Amino acid sequence: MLDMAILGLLEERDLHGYEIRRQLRDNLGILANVSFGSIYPALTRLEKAGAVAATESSAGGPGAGQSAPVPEAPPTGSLSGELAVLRARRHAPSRARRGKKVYRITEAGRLLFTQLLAEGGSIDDARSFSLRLAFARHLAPQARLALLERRRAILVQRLAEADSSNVELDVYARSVVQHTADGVTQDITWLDRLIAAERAATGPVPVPATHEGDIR
Amino acid sequence: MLDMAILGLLEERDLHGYEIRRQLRDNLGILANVSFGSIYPALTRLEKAGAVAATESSAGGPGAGQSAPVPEAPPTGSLSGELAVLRARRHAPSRARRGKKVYRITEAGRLLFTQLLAEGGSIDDARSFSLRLAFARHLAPQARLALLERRRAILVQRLAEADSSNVELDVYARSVVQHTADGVTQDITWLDRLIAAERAATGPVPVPATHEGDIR
DNA sequence: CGCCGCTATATCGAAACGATATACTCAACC
DNA sequence: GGTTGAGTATATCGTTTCGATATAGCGGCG
Repeated sequence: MLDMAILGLLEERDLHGYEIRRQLRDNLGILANVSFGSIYPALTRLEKAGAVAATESSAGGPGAGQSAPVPEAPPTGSLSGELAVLRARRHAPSRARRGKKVYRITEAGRLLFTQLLAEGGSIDDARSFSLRLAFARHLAPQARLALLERRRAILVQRLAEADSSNVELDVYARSVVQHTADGVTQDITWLDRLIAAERAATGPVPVPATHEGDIR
Repeated sequence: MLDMAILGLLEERDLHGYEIRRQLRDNLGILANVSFGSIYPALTRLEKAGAVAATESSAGGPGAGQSAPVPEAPPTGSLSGELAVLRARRHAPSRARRGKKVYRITEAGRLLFTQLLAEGGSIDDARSFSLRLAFARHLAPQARLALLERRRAILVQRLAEADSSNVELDVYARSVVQHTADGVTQDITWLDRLIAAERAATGPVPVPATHEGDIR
């Protein structure tokens, strides 16, 4: 789950652990403030699996006049790339600090990423699903649609199971349960909007029905 | 986190692992379908800590297929009884159902429960908080209020940090982030309702202001 | 000058999960 | 009437994630 997110970030540019965490925090905000205790093991894991490759830049003493090993894709020439580098540097002075391990995604890693995005891992918890959706631009349109609908189905089922039996609970428990259910309902509405948008974009080909019996 | 929930259930009646899971699932529905891989270790943990006591009962009667696994078996303490149970388990060819381990909360457990409910554990993730709130009836009114306000403060802060920087993200990532933020906003609204209700119930004593400075 | 705060990597133990194994009971189906 | 499947029940395994903690260089602030 984290693996997928990391690979997703590395698809765009090379990064080291600390930066990965920051990107996750800054971009996805509330959704993903992942601890270092998850990131570094994940990177080791991925490296061992050959999905990423590390470039150790052991910027030794202050004498090491090396240009900053700040993540940069050398000869891009792309303006957006340049901007990205500058943005990344914003917080990071050009001094070489503690040896950074800059990670680069490999071919195997790209393959793994695609797999993880499409089939792998659970869609069950909101965290996993949202992370996955956040990288959905790397997915083929129909795979994207499938992802959304798979999630929708799960939520609908959960909701159905939930309100079938809401027995005697006190005020607090009931409130919690109700609020949670409301949240799920809104998630479904949200997914419906996304699905509609997706269908409109992909192609207005109305696949022959047989899609009833889910929400009440 | 699970410990608290288990103790909370055991406050009301003695239960065995399977039943604990069912109660959690049935009562709190979506919120808590906990895996056995969490429950049994948790029970062992609690037993080792002296918070619960197990009464091994090797079943018998098929009577009452319903819940309420009354601690029918006497609190033996008899060695021969223990051995009999073990022997029955080893060779146990015929009748006896798989032995149920019915758990009962101890005095120490009640103390621990109160502690966990009031101070212990994180309020950070929705799961933990909701579980805690679900058992809030066991809390003193002011502790309840404190819990709600603590959670509210966290969410408000999260939200503030979140929308300070929502830079260039593609449609999918943006949608996820936005939807998550919306969810948090609604959580806050929900908490506000609860807090208001709580204040109204506890005592309409309007403590002379000086309670500002939380939302921006 | 010392200390704080930021950058940066790493490791540890605990918690929770999902999968899997085991074992018994009961009802349904063919 | 015998197999099959679903439900009850406990337990363990490996994996992932978390939070806390350790280490360490560096810049700036008072």
